[in-house]
Amino acid sequence: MVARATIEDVAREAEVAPSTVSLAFNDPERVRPATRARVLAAARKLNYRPSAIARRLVARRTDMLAVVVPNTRNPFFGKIFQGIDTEARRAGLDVMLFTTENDPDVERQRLEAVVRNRADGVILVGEHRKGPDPAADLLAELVAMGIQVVLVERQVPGIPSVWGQKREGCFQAVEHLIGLGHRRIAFIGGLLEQGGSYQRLEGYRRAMAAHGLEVRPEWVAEGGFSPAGGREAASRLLARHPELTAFVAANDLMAIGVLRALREAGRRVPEEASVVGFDDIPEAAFVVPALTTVDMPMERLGRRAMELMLRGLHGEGLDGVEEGLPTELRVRESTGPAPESGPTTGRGDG
Amino acid sequence: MVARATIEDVAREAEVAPSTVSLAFNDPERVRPATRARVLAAARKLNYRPSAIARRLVARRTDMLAVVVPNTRNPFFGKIFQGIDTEARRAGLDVMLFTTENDPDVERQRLEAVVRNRADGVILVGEHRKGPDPAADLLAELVAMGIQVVLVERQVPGIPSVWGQKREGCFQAVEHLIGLGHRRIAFIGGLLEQGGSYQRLEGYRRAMAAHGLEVRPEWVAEGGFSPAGGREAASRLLARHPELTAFVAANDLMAIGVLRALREAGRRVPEEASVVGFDDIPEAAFVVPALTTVDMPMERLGRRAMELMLRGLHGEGLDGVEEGLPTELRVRESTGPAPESGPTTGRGDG
DNA sequence: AGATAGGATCGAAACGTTTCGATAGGGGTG
DNA sequence: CACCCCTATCGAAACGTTTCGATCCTATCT
Repeated sequence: MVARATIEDVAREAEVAPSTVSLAFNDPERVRPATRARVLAAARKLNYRPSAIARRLVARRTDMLAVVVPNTRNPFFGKIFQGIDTEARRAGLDVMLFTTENDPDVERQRLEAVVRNRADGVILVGEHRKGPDPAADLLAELVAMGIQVVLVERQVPGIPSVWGQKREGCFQAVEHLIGLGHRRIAFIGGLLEQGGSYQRLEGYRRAMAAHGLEVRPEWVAEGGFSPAGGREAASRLLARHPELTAFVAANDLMAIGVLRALREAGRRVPEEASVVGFDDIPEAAFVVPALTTVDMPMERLGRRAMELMLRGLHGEGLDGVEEGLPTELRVRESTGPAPESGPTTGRGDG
Repeated sequence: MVARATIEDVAREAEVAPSTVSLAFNDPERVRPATRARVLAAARKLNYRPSAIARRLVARRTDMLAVVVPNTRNPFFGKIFQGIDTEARRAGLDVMLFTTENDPDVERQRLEAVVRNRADGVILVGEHRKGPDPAADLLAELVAMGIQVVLVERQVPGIPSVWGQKREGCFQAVEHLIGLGHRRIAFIGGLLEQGGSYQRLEGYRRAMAAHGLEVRPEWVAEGGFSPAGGREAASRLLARHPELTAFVAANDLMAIGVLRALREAGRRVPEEASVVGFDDIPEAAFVVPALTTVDMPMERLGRRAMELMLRGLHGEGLDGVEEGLPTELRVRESTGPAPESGPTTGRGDG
């Protein structure tokens, strides 16, 4: 293990002052070409790598960002991060990533780490349980400290945020089903107390209402955001409400579980029942039947969040910036005309 | 934006020396309880948060790790990172995450960033193209600088590494198929030039050979590591080699694509063809038919890598540590007895 | 009561940069 | 030929901690 060369070593080797070495690297115009060449040669010879740590201490900026996500095993967050990182790299920023496993206490710890590390900004991704944001006060503190905060798929008054238009997306999905003649449509959310599920549920309710369809509470079910959760919720619904002809799931993984539940119940898709998912994960188009789904622009969410972050760091005010990015319905094989058999529409509604 | 309180502000407020404040935080035993209380009160009052930056400059350690992955949209890497982060949090280390998009140049930049940031160690995840590792020399440099390097799903002589036993896993999968009577088995890899695909291919070859079965080069196909890649490769194989009765795919996403290709070709699974995937992603068990697959312990890989990292940082030598973590075959619905129809075994082999 | 040991606290140096005011040359102008 | 201005380079301070040797105080022992 060799002792690392410092800027002084390079200065000595190049026979200039340390400050000149610094200049040669950071403001090449201000140094004579010959001097610069000498410095670079010395640096190469000594294998010099400037210490970002030392630079950060003296500069007021760290050129370092923090991203806080619930986890990275869910590709939903992975894609968002990918978008963030792509833009961060372009901007020359280093990124620290923290996961919280959706635990508010861990989240607080992580945000504390953000300030310990003097990150220039933090992008906080993902929803919390319903109710007031448990991190709101801490976030306000960060803002007061001059740390730029941007939220993704999460909202706190006064803090800029980006999210996918889940309500609208779900509205559209349900309208698609209604257009196909479906009247008895189930909604299967993840944790309903989470904002995201709630927004989707809202979209479902509004679409039903907009077409004069009654929403029965017993048609709304809850399951984990997983295939197992979707399957279980769908099985329960199918057992108690065989009159249902369509299912809207809060994400594609759940929808895959729903497809399986239908298969196990002997209902063919799309002939005897329709299914819509959410997210458009890569396999959605390849599952049999291919899943009709609402495309969430996850990577774009990340990129957009980063753009806002950069604007904020640049000193532009981000007051009141709250952007909903549009989703898109991808119609594939898992939705079709409502079966004509079964109880009449009138009977089903009343 | 309030000026941040420094250790000196706290010292003044508590009427002690800065060094005492430091002691009160980092070595509480060495300070009188009353003093400590006074310091803590002052710190709280001033909302003091120690600067990790300044600490890093003076300490020889940064308590900061870097993780380099190809991307985070693939849950494969996401899960590995999750394992890493879980252990890192427990150890109180902060983690920087860098993505490379599998570009060797970007990878080098990222590794340069690692040394700029003076990370204590770096975990490098994921494969490169076949041939000598393009980062090998740079990695050696890092090691020489005293940066602990651990590899996951990648190997460089002299650097500790962890990986899933893909060769063995694939061997087992193929034996499973052979046990079901299959003789004409296809292998569909991702980029075959990548080590991971290559290892699986090796397992396939060995299993075939172990049972006296001929491996035909035309039964081996290549596609992207995606559902689309799997489907395409399988379609091609099916068109040219209808005699094939089983397909081993390099990951589950590809396997889902293969299932679709079979469906499109009118071959029922598992009655008329069997499919095995790799990874055991959450939806594998819920797809119809549920996918037989080889479980890769991704999160464990990450955790294990972190354990090695910690041992390394602790000064334990990691010379020659190269750990293969066992995979596990999960038999589900997509594999079944080889169809009796078709050409006889003898004819198929010769 | 005086010496001493030991614990608590202090002061200063060090970590490796950036930055800013100061200085030294060098060329042009009057 | 003297003066001035501009550019290239320099020197020193500052960033916020930790650490280590020095100092002070108190309690104990003789």
